[in-house]
Amino acid sequence: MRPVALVDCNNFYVSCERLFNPALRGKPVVVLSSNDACIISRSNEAKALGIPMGAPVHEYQALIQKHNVLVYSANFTLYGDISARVMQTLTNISSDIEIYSVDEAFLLLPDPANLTQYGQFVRQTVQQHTGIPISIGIGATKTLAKIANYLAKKRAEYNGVCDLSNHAAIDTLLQTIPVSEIWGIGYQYAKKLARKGITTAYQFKQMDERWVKKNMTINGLKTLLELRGTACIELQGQVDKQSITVSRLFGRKVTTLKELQEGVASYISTAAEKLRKQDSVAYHIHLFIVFTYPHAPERFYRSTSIKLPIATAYTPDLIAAALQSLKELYRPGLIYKKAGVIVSDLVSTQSIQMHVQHVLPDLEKQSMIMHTIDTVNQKWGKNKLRCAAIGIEQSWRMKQLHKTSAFTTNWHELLTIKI
DNA sequence: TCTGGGGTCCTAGGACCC
DNA sequence: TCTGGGGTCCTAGGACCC
Repeated sequence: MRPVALVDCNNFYVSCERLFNPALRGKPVVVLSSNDACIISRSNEAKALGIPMGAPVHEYQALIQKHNVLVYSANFTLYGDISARVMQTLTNISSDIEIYSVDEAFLLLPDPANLTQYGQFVRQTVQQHTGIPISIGIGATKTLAKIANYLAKKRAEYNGVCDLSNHAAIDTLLQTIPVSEIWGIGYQYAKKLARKGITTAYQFKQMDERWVKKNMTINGLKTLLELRGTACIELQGQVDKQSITVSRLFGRKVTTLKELQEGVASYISTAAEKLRKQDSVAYHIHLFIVFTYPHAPERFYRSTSIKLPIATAYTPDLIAAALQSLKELYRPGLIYKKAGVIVSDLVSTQSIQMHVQHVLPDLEKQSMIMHTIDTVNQKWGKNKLRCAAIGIEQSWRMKQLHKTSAFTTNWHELLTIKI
């Protein structure tokens, strides 16, 4: 069996911001979620100040000011582009790769004699080609590679690369790792395990398989076996998404149907664009809203489902269907906090074309229109061409007060260098 | 009101991940 | 006043059928 490496970008969003602003190096920096609500990425200096992951930023305002923490709004367009560059660099090194998330990838290694040395080579290559620092964990299974990565990040002596694939004293190491750090064991399972006195990865490794399967489903059992060195979770090639969600909090109180319609139309446009990007069409739209009553804090949730007669990724058709159903969801007098759409029951565009070509001679025309819009927007910026339904002013849009430019993806926002 | 066994399909909810 | 957004998978239970 070839060993698995998990490559993980360090403090990814902060590292992306630092690429274009070297003055941020060595300083405490955080990146906020959309709507500038929570802290979703922290530099090491910010971590050292005790700022936790996912914390609401307003709770840490005092600390942020006291220590001059630099605060940025999330710039997902930029991070997506940098991510693609990192992944391309890794793909050039090993074609056996699973891109697991925006900042992580699993790689099958060629089984060279010195894996640590090989890991250092990968690390230097990515640093040199993209400027992004990474850490690498190596193990016999994905779960063990994850643990190795945790150690590579946590303990300076590994210098960013930790190889557990042939480690003699692995059990001694596992005794030092909290059970909640195991990939696949979250808050609820950790709590359940603690009640049985299980707090370390080593203790979990010794557990009874039947109990684990019964109480933590088949996935828990896979985690257990992976921890023991038996690979149960295969490396996955690129797979199309089965559903696409677009949802946002509104930037201010929304009360009118018109504003709600603009929001939903806008989210549908984004979802449709993502559909077309993976060459899929959707049969199903799920629409949801989150609202409060005036003067009451509790949030309520309502949703509705729409089944389309013919799967499509044609924005105007999707918007029309969604707005029709939104009318049934809307009640005057409520305060709308958030709306979202989920498109699902996805199939490939080709499969649908074969079926309905005789019914819908316009299919090709629709596809050309969408392709043109996508091409223009990709080059000149999001929503340069758009459906009128999503509105012009969009004052309901959420706040992003500290956002940097789309340095690498928009001709209008290239980095300017003054000499 | 009580009464069987067995199967499929769908959905909601809960767990996890980043 | 202020608490993100986007995914996957599994299971229990209800509806329905024979």
